Amino acid sequence: MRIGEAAEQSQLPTKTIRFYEKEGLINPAERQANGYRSYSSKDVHTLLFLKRARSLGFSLQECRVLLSLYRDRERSSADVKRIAKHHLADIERKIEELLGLKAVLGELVDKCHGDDRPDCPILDDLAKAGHDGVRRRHTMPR
Amino acid sequence: MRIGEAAEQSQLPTKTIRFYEKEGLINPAERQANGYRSYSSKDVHTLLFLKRARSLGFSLQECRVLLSLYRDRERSSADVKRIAKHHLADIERKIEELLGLKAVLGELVDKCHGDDRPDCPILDDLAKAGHDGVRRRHTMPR
DNA sequence: TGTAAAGCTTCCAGAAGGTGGAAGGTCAAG
DNA sequence: CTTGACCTTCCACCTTCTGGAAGCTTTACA
Repeated sequence: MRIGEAAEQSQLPTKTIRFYEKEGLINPAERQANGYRSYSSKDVHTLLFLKRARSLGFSLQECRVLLSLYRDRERSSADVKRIAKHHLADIERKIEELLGLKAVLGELVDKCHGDDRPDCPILDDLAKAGHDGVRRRHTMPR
Repeated sequence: MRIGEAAEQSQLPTKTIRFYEKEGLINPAERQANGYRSYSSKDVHTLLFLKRARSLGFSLQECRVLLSLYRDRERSSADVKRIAKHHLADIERKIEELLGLKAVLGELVDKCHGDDRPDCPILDDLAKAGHDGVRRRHTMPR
């Protein structure tokens, strides 16, 4: 089949399929006499694998490794699990970060009356000094 | 002061300060006779505003608007609140998405024994067909 | 005074993961 | 014979910086 049908069957844009080929995630597709790419249902299977892995948030680099493990009959599931755990930790870290943002921002939004007057706790927060960053305090806060 | 000191006081890299200038987030810095950029403590204040807004996850575009509102004495706090609420909703959406990923991935990781044998529920999941995507079901799931 | 290091300038490239568009080849239907 | 749907390649753009190269100025030190 040509790239359009592979795209339809894998539910990936043709652009993305060509991009994955350029990035070496999939083997360069064979070409028909006219230069068109040609795909097998096995290729579609690989594309679906990639689509699922991407939808779980794995990076292209991780996808590359996962695909090679998938194809390796001698693999250890430990290798797969290690990648997944690493990614899971990444996700959990991001969740924590976003929860922190949500808490701060939610409080600011709650405090802002949101009418036509100019005074605004949100801008006050952004403008105020002393958001503790990397710099160490030399005295303990009371 | 020169860009290096502004960078130290704002805790932003000089590269980032120049980038913000190029992007029009801050006014082009005045230049000394030798062409070096010159900053006032007011400029540092603006940089700190940007740093804080960025740390709360506002996009550069949002920062641009927030800064212009900050400088506008005739502003309505409603305008600020609208931006913040929009951003907050965005954060909450991302959290939900990541929680979904965490649930799926966490379950897969738990199911994988992670030893030197090749069979692996994670890869099985990636490879299996039927991850419901955009496509509509024509029959109800039981 | 010479020189080396630090700090400044501009410009270009790359990262991540695609997306959009232009210019042009190919093929089937009407 | 032309139209339209596909296909090809290549380049630019999105976001938010970050790194590096080439070259100028200033500062520090012997």
